[in-house]
Amino acid sequence: MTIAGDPPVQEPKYYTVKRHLLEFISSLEPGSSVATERELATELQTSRTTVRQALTELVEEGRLVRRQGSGTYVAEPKITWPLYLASFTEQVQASGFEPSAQVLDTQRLAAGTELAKQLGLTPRAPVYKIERLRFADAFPIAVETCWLPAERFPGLTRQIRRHGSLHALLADEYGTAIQMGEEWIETAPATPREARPLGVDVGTPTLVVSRQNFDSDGIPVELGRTWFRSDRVTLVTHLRSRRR
Amino acid sequence: MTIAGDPPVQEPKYYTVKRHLLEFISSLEPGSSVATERELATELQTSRTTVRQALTELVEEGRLVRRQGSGTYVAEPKITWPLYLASFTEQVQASGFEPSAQVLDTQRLAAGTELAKQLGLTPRAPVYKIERLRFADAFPIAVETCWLPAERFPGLTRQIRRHGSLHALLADEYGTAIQMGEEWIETAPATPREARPLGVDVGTPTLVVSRQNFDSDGIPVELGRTWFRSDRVTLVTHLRSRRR
DNA sequence: TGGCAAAAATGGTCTAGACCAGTTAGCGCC
DNA sequence: GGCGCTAACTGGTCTAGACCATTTTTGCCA
Repeated sequence: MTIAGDPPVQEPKYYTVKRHLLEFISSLEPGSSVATERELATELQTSRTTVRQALTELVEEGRLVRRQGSGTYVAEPKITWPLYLASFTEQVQASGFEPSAQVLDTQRLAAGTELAKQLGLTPRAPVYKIERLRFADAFPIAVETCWLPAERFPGLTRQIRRHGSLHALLADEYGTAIQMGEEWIETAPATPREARPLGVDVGTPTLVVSRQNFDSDGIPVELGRTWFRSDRVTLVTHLRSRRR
Repeated sequence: MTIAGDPPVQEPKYYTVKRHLLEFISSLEPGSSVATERELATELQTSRTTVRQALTELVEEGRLVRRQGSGTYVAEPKITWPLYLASFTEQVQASGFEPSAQVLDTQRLAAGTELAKQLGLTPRAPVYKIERLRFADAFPIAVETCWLPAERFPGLTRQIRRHGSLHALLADEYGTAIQMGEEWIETAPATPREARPLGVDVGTPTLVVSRQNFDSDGIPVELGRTWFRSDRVTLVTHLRSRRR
């Protein structure tokens, strides 16, 4: 079998298949369909499982997307996501896309030990939990959960359904400006909870940004956790030396 | 088969296996060994491939590590990696670990179109390319490549082998303080080039931080790209509102 | 010509091996 | 007791299906 030039000695076959595919799809437009798994297995004289492993890596790398029953397609390019303290709405606008959000679920529940610690509350204190799906140009790019103290923001879960921007809502309706924050960045494979609304495979790597935001008095007012499609979003941060 | 309580209706079997394992390993110490794939397949009355899929996801999630020929083990907890403009050395020290680095390769080559554009050079201008493996407490956590203008930093590839910190070296020997930077954050599965020195599986998701650093005159002096083990490192950033 | 149902095609899940590559343990010998 | 070699055990790769779930296409009928 000759694929993508002679393979290096001892290269796994699935990796050879992957290189072959990468070379092929790099000249295709996003949205183009790729040969089916069974076709590739026949063409490349290998098993469907081996082809699937190569495809799975390309999906994880953000190069391909798969849709069950439909086919495999070349993926769309990524959105650059700046890490600075602005609302989702502002950030999507700054990227040149149209922001929107869909409230998936809201709850009022007791904080519990962990949330209480991070929000400066007692474990019995009530908090709002808000789950939203975030869009750029009607394309889902992130699933987000955030928690805020219920007593400080009464009626928040009703209001949020009418407002596009949480940060704007806190400022306008509750007189609370978010001034400082801290964010943690990790990767995690999408569970069904994120995969389904995002339209990605379970297990697809996501960029998970956890944040703790403070008001101008340094009081924590919001916890958040956002799962970004890592195939559609690149995080970017601007830095200045701390020496000065 | 009864695993981890009754599974939800229509849950894939590999996912049931995964939940079972998660429950089990959450009470184990890092470094503990987990039952072998073949044992799990027999215990859970499933195929080894199904067990492998569950394990693969837990590895990607940073919960487990596998070593060919040896076994599967509970993973060590992650290092928090602050995103601010400091050298690797400073950042590892700030996390309470002992930093060290191993130079893997150095080259002097023509910049080419892409590097030239980002470094403000002509494509023919020479640059140094330096590849290093970075350690925290003798544990490899990142593979790094950086490019710097050769004419501005003559002899850099010789000097870097004697210095632990590139940023300190630029400041002390070349009078260049890095004052500003921009970083992009993505995920990518590890290729053999990163996987091998990092001791992870090919395909394991990594956190890739690309950066462009500037001196106090705003001249780009360094490009860098660092592949972090996403199972060992969590990125963190401190934010301030841009409204003020 | 349009709508509906069924068939076909797609990716997803699962099974059961065989064989390869790396590591560890045990045994034998010095 | 230590060293070297071999066997056994581990994860890694590959094959070849079967069957499931979803989507698309095709054919038929009104």
